[in-house]
Amino acid sequence: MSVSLRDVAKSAKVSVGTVSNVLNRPEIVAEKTLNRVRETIKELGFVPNGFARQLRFGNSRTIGLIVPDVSNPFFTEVARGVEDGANKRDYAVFLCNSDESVQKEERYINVLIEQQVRGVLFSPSDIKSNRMEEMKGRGISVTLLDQEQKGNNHCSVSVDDIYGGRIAIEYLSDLGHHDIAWVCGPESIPQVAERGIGVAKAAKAGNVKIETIRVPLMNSAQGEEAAKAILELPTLPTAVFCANDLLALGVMRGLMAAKVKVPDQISILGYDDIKFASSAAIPLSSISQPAYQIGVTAADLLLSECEDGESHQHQQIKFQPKLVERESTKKR
Amino acid sequence: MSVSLRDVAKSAKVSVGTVSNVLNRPEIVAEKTLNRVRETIKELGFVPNGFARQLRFGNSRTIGLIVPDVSNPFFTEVARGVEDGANKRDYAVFLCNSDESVQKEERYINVLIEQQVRGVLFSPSDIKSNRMEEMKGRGISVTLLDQEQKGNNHCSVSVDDIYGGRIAIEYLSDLGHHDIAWVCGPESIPQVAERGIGVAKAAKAGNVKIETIRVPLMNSAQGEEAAKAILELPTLPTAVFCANDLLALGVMRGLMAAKVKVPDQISILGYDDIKFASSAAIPLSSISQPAYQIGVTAADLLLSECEDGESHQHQQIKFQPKLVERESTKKR
DNA sequence: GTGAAAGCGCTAACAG
DNA sequence: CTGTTAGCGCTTTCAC
Repeated sequence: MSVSLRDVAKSAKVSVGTVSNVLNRPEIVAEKTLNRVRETIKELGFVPNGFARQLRFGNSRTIGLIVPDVSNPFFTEVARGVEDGANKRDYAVFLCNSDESVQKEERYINVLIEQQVRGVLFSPSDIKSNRMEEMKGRGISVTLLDQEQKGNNHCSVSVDDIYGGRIAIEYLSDLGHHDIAWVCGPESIPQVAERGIGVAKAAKAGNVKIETIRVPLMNSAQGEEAAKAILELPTLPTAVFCANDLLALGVMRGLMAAKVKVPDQISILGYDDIKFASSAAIPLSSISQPAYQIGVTAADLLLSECEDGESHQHQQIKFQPKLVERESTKKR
Repeated sequence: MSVSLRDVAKSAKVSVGTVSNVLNRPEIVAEKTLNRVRETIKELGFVPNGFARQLRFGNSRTIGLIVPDVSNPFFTEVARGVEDGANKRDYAVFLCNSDESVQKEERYINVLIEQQVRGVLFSPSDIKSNRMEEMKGRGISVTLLDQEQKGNNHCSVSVDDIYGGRIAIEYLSDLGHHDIAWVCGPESIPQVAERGIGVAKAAKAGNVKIETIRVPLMNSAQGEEAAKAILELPTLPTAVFCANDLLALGVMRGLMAAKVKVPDQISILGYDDIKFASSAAIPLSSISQPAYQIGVTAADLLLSECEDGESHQHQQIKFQPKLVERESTKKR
């Protein structure tokens, strides 16, 4: 089936050791032999068997990426960044969608351990680091994605979600909104919880009334559901802040379907600033996160941890989100 | 570092063979031993080393997915489908973004061969099957993604792009548009070329004048560029058909920035029907492709080829795109 | 500068 | 039913 190092050796009339040397320390083999062996390698189309190599080395050139859902635009961009960062260093990446299910996460972690990945970029749906410690114990580096690590056991690359929630409410409040609906997902998602903290903080400071609407999933269908809930509120809020753009887009659709004027009657503010925020029916104001950059940075950090070994210092990198003002928000 | 089968054996006071049997053929080992061994496995947190296993078996439980760019929404959905399809059968997937660069493709193919993937889902930027034949020669199944395979060497899952191009122009022509700009990417991309064939065919049949605007990349920035080109045309077309939604969104933005009324002055029709087409500034009419379904189907097909071996019959599955009418297109 | 051989962790064939 | 062992393809001493 596949041509092995031994085949090359036989064909080039050298020993396997020499062929291996040609591959890994070409400088120590005689020029003549080198060329001859390289010739035969090309001829036979030999590609080393990664398993065997990695079995020997004890580690691979692969990493795992566990995200809730790549088709969530924020994570799409993150994934793209991760892939670029990994590729630059010649690593391949396993894509894992957890769908925010702890069970799927568990399964994937097992798969990744089996595949002996060098490290994993992990955006856990739930905070429970036992599996992370386990991976670490197995020599697999873990860096947290989009979530800060308390303690200092791992690297993390995240966005300051508390700050994000805060500036959102401050902005709306400055615009004159003092009755705001906060549409968010399950509190078990740390980012959501933190944005919520920021929201609460700013609300308190700014004397803003917050109506919390919690939905189980953060997609646009759930946003439409949230819109219904908003319309049934005893008093209609003058602004809606959503935990992500998908929700916001759904809310917008739902509100507009009910003939509510956006932003005249209700302002809508999203979070993530996905590519399409600007091409929404009403271009969506949003809190922007540097998703691609987060991905690249995370991959970089993870791989330098993998390669530095002991000397590595864990880092907590935190990006600052910022407001992007478009047409879905308006002064009251 | 890592606990091996041998450690388990020693700890449970059985031989390595027995532990292996517990893992792979539990039915042949005595209940008592079984339980004891399983206990120790859990205790020690043993996870088999995939490399060793795969080295032995000669094949892995991984597949590769090579797409131009996951952050292209069509491929995002495809990727999600692939991942689900693979996961269902307990396969892990390597994500590879080629950026439509043959060179990057080549590199990735090498990586995937080294990782001994079982199969690859490939959306080549350029039609050149030598690498595909090579992979096949190495026992790696290849199924083409979003591109039909002539001959019958591989499976393929694609969309009938000629048909898609045709119905687009027929639709616009029925709406009364006889002067249409066709905004497309490089002809080296087969899907683009085929949509173009459909366009030309329908144009000829329907007596429609087509102005082709070719851009190097199919993203929305290039769409804005295309909009400029359209505005400089000696006579302004009454409709624009774009090779994908990203381009269409860009064109829309560019046209609207120049105060052109969409759809009153110019109708815009996209291709792909991405999630956000409906939340564009003017909800975008588009030719819809079942991207997620394509991904799932492709993974399924690939993996059944991998697992059936000789008895496998190559299949060419072709999905039919369909028109989704929204507000960016209008009767003349 | 090159070859021979041990061994990475696992499975499967064969003895017991 | 369980233990022993060869060998998957590769790297890496250690002799030559």
